[in-house]
Amino acid sequence: MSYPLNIVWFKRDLRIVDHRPLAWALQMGPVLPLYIVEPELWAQPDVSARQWAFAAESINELQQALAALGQPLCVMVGDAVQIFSQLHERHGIASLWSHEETGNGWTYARDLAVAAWARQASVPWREPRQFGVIRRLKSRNGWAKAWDGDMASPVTPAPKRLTPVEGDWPTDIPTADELGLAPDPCPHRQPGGRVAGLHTLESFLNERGRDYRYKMSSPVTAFNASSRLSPHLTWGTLSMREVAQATAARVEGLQRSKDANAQAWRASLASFSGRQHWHCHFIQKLEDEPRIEFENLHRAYDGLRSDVADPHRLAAWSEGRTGFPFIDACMRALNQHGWINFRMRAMLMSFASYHLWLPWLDSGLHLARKFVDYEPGIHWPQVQMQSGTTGINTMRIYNPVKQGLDQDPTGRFIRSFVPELDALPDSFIHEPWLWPQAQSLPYPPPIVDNASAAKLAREALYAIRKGADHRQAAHAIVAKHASRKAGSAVMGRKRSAKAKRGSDKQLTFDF
DNA sequence: AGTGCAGTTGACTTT
DNA sequence: TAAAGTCAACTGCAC
Repeated sequence: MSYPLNIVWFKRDLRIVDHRPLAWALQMGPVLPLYIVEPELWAQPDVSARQWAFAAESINELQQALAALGQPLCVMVGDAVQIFSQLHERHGIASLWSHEETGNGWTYARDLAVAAWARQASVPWREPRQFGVIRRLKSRNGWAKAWDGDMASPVTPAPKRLTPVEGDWPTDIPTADELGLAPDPCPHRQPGGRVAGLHTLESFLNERGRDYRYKMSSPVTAFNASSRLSPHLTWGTLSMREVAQATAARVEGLQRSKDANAQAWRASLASFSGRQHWHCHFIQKLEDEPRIEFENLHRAYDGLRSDVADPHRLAAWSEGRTGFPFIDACMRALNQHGWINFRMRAMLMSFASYHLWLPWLDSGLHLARKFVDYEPGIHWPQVQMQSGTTGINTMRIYNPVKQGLDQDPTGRFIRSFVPELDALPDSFIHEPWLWPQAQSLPYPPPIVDNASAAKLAREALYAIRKGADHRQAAHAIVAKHASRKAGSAVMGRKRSAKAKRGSDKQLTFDF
């Protein structure tokens, strides 16, 4: 006869260090660590085989780490409620533990179903917080301080050993193929697993990160100079707390040095630390308002774009053949690496939403699938921001030619991803259509006219912005979501011209 | 050496 | 994380 189980349900927190559910569950008695592969989740339109590949590598490594402690990770395939319910019938579940998750609409609904099941089965389900994201947040006031406190709290050490749980627990991790995922080649994907994550953290903080601040904007330099920790934070092979504390420790070590290098390091790590706050700041938005995965944040923009994407434009954009070299190079880089720097993500989204006038849901889903680090809580607020549908941000219509000139002046990045332009002289690399012999290139003409497409978009957005009831709803959105860093003056107290500029900048940054 | 002027730069505003 | 437009200050240069 078996005994009641304390189950630690691993989700996107594939590690044993700084894992409070695991540590706390162990105080109850022997623990069964469990990962549930949910075929229905992996059939959703925002997930992909490249993400599963990263997750599977991480799950595999987690399994070995747990096995070394005495109880390997149990891997079950199916519906979470059904699996818990069966385990409960056969063994009895004494307690269920997992990290609080702000995922997509599907995982939100699943968590509600698990919570309902647990309640009726009288199984206590505890969900410690994993990020600085606060469930049932009442007000954004004091949010940043709470984040600082949470991230400064002690990192929970990995358990020393696990008591083996009697029984024959499945351990096989299905392949993408077995899960029915569409083929999704990503030759330069970052490897999953905590060991890779720790190496990435180490090399960023000690070798690659010095010029982070200056090099993160350009795809020429960002692949190396960015932290590249995003997939590890998404899948939880590293915890945000560990990253925040490792960054703080490195800054501490640089403190007394007057070396010019130390100065550059400090500036870059301060910038990096700011981005760690952002991560949770954005996830908090989706936590507070899950509908923004599906609907315009500001409803005055409903109906602005057709709900149905032009298939020709969507395909050209997502496959990197719009005829705009810098856009196409960035999209191809993303498709091959599963990652691109933040600014280029914004440009790609802006181009789809403004120049191509595609509905953000379709283009957003493509990007979601291509990001190995897809984090719904960051992604969808960003998608809406770059599409102009939040109602509280200034329009940011990126000029793909200007961005190319700014970020890739020599065309080196373009050439490495768009070999069709090999015969094109350097002076035309950003605007091949101006080259007299452009027709001889195996490369399409621009899919839209750059200037006129941007102008049309700007006018359409502006028409809505100055509509009668736009302002009131925008005010409510600011109250709910915007950062408080600029102070309470955001809500309308009189301010000096300087303070006003400052707070507006903060708002456009943070929506 | 001062003046006028085209072109440039930068801060700020508008879309 | 934008870009274009406006305006004033500034610069280089011809006379």
